[in-house]
Amino acid sequence: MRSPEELTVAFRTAGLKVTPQRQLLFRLLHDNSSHPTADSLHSAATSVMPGISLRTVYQTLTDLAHMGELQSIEVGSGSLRFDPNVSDHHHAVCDDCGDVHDVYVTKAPVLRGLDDFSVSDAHIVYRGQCGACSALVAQK
Amino acid sequence: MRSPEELTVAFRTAGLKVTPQRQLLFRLLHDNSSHPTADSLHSAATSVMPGISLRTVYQTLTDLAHMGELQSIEVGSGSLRFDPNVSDHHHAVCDDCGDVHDVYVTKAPVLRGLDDFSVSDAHIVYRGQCGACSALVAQK
DNA sequence: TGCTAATTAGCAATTCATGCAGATAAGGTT
DNA sequence: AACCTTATCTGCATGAATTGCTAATTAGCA
Repeated sequence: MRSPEELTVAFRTAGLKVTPQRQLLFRLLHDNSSHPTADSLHSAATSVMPGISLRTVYQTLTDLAHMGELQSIEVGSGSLRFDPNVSDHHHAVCDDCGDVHDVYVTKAPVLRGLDDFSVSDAHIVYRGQCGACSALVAQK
Repeated sequence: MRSPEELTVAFRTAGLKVTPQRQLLFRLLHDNSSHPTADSLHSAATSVMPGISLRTVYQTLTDLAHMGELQSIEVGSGSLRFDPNVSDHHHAVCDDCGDVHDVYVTKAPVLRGLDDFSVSDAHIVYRGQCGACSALVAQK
């Protein structure tokens, strides 16, 4: 997603207001590769701005997603995760620690078994063990 | 997943009991490629066995999944879907009608951008428009 | 037939997300 | 700088999907 400054302009242009709550969320999301949930973002926001509502976090995330600044992904953790990286990429989820990593594929896989389906999007979720967790297991 | 008869043996062997409720669900799931939700299965079961509990449906689905007879998938429809096809395959979801189709890929895509992650599983969700829905749009 | 442990049904509880409404504040206008 | 319109915020209620809990029931073996 774009920088907080660019988003400020984009929101005003779209007739949306730029509130302190939104500016905080812009900052918390910018360059954030942790794939946070709405709840974890709310926790982070609360420590800077006590009293900010979880409802506001959801609302702003929805707005950003509609504007294409944010991608929401489902990786089986029970809640939605938000990804400010909107380039064409996929995700690898560690079964041990649950961390989500961005990954890219060299070539889109070719479909088989379905005659007549026009694909507009494909998303791959890899599961396995991340480097940090395999190191932890090895040292035990 | 295996046939109702084979599952009956497997359940008894595992120390689990084979109840009429479970036998019905075995039959409803066998060769079912509609990727039903717990709720749609409960509806189907209710028309045959009025009074069967949604809780029992969930319980049996969980048991079957733990035994590897069933795969549970998430395609962004809000609720889990269950797939008795446990071969290595992926899914294509129609954005118009929501139907889920089994698909196979000729070659697993090669990862890029992650040094140290041992992949144990990869699942691809394709989105787009199925043949039936594109035909519907064309005839309008 | 009887015993025991697994299962069922029904309801409560939980989690994640959205709907709603009154109070508030952004930001263009005067 | 004061004002006005409208979007936004907060808090709470609601909804949807799933799991926890428990008394009553039943499968399946002895």
